[in-house]
Amino acid sequence: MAAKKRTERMAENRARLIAAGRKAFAEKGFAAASMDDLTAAVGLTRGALYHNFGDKRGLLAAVVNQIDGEMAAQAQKAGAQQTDPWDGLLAEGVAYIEMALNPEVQRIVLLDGPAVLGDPSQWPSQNQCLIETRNRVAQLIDQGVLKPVDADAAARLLSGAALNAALWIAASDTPVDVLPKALEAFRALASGLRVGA
Amino acid sequence: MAAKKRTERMAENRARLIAAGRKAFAEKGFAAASMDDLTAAVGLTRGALYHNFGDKRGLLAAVVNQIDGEMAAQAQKAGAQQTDPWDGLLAEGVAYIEMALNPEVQRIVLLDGPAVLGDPSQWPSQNQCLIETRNRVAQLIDQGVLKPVDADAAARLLSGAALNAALWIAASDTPVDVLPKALEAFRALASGLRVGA
DNA sequence: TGATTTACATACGGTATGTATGTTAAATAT
DNA sequence: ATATTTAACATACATACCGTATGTAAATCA
Repeated sequence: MAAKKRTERMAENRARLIAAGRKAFAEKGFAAASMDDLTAAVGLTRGALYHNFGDKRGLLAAVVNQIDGEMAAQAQKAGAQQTDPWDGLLAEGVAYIEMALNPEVQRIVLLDGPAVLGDPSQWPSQNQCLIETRNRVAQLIDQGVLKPVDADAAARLLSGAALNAALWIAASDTPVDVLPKALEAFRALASGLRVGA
Repeated sequence: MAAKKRTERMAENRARLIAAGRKAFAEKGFAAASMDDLTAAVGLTRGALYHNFGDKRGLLAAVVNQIDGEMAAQAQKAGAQQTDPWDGLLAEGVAYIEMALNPEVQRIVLLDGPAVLGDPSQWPSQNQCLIETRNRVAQLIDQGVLKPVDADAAARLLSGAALNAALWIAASDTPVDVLPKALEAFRALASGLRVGA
């Protein structure tokens, strides 16, 4: 299996760089993160980075993609635990809010991500969180639970509200205090999508 | 009136720098905007800039503050044109969405602003748009039009949804096409805040 | 085993920010 | 009115970082 040695090492280095990027971007922010420091931290140089990711933005895209995938999986899991489809959608939204309280998610995915990579809906790795909620919304519309609004629009507004709520909570002086308020407001807002509202 | 000459000139230069910053940040983005070019464009040097604003972020804060004020005024105007208070809130939200379609607003206030200055709720110039909607929401709650949710939370979620909708619209291939869909979804969402929903 | 690819390191150029120092015009005091 | 001081702004400098161009050694292939 000597054929694997080369690609294996490369995959390992890629993973290490992404992990290092994740840490550096989270701690210092994209702009202040030094690629020299970042690569040296895992025993490499910028040469490896530019070979693997093209440029600094390329590394951020890879990092964002990884976190985004984890978030989508977590949200799906939260939604799937509910038997009622409507509760599933709510659970997903709440899950997003809670995940977005993580400083790593905030800094990388919510703040630097959009600023550097542009709107999430056109990220190289089509934003998985948005796709996830969009599908769930579409399903609920088909089932007649939600008003027949545009699924993309509804998903975008829902996740926008959820993620902004998280930013607000995290910036607050007393996060524990405002979280329930945000959740209450989120549930109220979301209920506006239901039929007969 | 000689007493005014000094401060007058300074105020003029400040205004010119803010205008230049507004243009440069909108066209190139915060990171790519060169302070040398920016100041030279109005016949000054970086010396003037660092004296007036401290650093690059300081200039961005001033620019954001200016645009934010204009947006809040515009939103208030839109809301005041409605006689029904509920319609006023909706009109404000719609106004935000439409204003956020402006590339200058998008790049500076929605993308670079949060990434560089942090969450809007703690900007040096307390985000005037948020204050505006918060007050209107509180008023509607007092009048019994809205459910008694936390006014700050509701305002934050509403504006978050609106601004995200705008980002989504602008990134779309056919903005004219998706704008009505976004507005419809926004109205549906917002209706979730009304009593008896 | 020799040739070639390639993953990564090294070296370099260009540019930007922030600071420290200088300068000049206005404001104040005598 | 003149001298003195203040401060707004310019100039000069030090530092740091990104991206590229080139080099190298190890792994693959013939």
